[in-house]
Amino acid sequence: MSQPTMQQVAERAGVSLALVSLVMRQAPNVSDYRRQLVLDAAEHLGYRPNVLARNLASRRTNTIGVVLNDIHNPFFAEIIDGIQAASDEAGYRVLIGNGKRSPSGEAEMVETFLQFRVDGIITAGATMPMSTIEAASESTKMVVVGRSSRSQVIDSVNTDDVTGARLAVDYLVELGHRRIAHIDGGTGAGAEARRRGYSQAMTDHGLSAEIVTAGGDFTESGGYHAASELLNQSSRPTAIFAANDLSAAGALDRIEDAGLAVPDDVSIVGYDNTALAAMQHLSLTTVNQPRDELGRLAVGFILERLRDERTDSVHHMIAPALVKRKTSSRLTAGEST
Amino acid sequence: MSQPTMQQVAERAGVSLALVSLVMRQAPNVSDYRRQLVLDAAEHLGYRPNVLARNLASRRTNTIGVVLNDIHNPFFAEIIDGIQAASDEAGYRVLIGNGKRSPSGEAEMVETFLQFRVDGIITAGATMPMSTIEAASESTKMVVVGRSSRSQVIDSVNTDDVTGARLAVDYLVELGHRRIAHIDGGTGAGAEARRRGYSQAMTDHGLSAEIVTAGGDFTESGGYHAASELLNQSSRPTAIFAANDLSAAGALDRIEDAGLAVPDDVSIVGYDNTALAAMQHLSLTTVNQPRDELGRLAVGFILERLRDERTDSVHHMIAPALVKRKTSSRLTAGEST
DNA sequence: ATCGGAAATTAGAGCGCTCTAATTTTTCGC
DNA sequence: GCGAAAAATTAGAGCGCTCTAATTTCCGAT
Repeated sequence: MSQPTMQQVAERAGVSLALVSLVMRQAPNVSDYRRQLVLDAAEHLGYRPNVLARNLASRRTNTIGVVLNDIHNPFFAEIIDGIQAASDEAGYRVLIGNGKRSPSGEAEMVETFLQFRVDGIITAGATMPMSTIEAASESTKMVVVGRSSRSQVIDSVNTDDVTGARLAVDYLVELGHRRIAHIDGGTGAGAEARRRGYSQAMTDHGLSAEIVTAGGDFTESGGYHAASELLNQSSRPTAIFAANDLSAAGALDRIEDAGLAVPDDVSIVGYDNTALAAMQHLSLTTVNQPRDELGRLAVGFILERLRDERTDSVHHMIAPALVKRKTSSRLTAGEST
Repeated sequence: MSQPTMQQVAERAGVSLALVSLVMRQAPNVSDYRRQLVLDAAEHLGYRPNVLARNLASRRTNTIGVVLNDIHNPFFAEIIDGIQAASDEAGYRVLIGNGKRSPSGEAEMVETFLQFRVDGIITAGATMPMSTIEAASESTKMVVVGRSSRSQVIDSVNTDDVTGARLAVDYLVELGHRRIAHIDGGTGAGAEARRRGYSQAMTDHGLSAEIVTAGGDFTESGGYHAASELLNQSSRPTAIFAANDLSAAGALDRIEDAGLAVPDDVSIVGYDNTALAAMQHLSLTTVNQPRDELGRLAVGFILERLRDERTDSVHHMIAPALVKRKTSSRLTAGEST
């Protein structure tokens, strides 16, 4: 298992160690003749640079770590695409860590990446304390995606969740609904803002008496149980706004289990517009978050900092948009009973 | 951004560099007194071990890299859970790389992990050439998950896809279907075996004349288009066996778009039993692959090799099982027209 | 030929840690 | 209280690479 080293390549090529290093780093000012000599020797020996040594010596890793709150949530997984595309262009490699939906799991991944001395870390949907993230920013460039932040030191990219939630409620009200319940995301990223947007919009429409929130956790089963709770109430809601697509899907399951129809008996609106929501079979009305853009922007912020182009923090907020599909419909007379 | 080093911790604690190293490695034979001195100094300085330096010096990384063919495919993402659980127990950290559904994307991630000198690499659903994997095994421990292999050097863990496909076909035949089409997984991992199982089972049931395969690629849109193809045939199938859940979901969408009902007009069976299939709204009949076990076994094989407990390759095959849900039903008279 | 500056190459000192061997301190039986 | 063995600590040589500074080679101009 022992690997050839630069030293061996140098000997075989009959040049100095330093020259091999220059060739490997694609440095200019190396004659074509020797460059070829080195490349041939490397090829012959099956030489592969040791990034541990390289990074140690150069104090750069050319790597961006991404900590996903939950690898099973398509929303987070889809952010990866934008991150990867932007990183590829900039010549950075991407390593992914799974936070297993727990603050400690996320913090452990951050710690792992810090120990690896990655050049930057993007956290997607982080639930760990902001203080953990700020502490990490002493050692590397941190960007928070999908969670609002007004930190003085950390950059963030996210959609305006308060507005997003309002869009959902406004639309349901427009369809005639009044008993609109919310399945929230508990302590999940963005959950607080969406809860707030829901309440504000309800209040603005004079429906503050109808505000009902059931506790979810951004998972399908969480949505299922929250829906149970809502259905057991004396006056069940005619519409449910769920804090994300996964819990909306769970709620949908529960409602169908109860023998009710969606959207005829209950309308459902989700959040994120993941591939799941777009599946025609589900066809979930939802609030779009431009995931690709979120990912790209996050990488951009890290690159800016790495190039010392900026030192003060930036908080980029993208406007969300409602995507109307088939789980929502106009309230009919029969429903209000 | 410069970080404290062991040297600084040693100075502050008034001990040698070597002693700090011993403490950080939780070595025995360090007095409680000095251990505490070191820990206090480290804490005070905010010291964090540099794994690059550590790994370089120790020639071990305590890290397992996982290359996923596609991070968006829930099947692969779900394998991560088992991998992570087993790795945690063994004290290994897990880093994830996304192959972006392309052989070259996968190969790049393998290369990245090799450059990081990870102790082992698990590839899930790999589509890159076996030769690439075998080449990598010269440098680290490789395990292939979800793809059959009879390599003399690489360990593999997967379910018996031929049998799995037969289960699906047998069941559909049992329900009275004869025109059973297959949406395959193209060049995807396991696709070939499932295609073969399908053909064999059809032939065994005397239905070789009914064999129809539409080209898919393990994605939802692939399934959608393949279903289009099948529906346009003169005699459309009464049942479709898709090579994975994602393409089954796509096929379902297409069938419903065509105004047909599932399972009344067309039965559908998927493969993998991902969380997607389990969603009650979809409730897809499918073939279960025990993902958690696949992941755990893969880690176990790497550990065995790392401990030099075994040198010859092992190919572990798990029996799949049919999970009956709501997308499949008995053929009714009307359907065969 | 000869010289100067640009281009190409190399020497050598780290990067922050591990690990073996050597050294120092502690412990304990008598 | 002494000596030997055990326990604790340390010195120092790498791990495989980068990077600055120094050296050597190359070339065209004179």
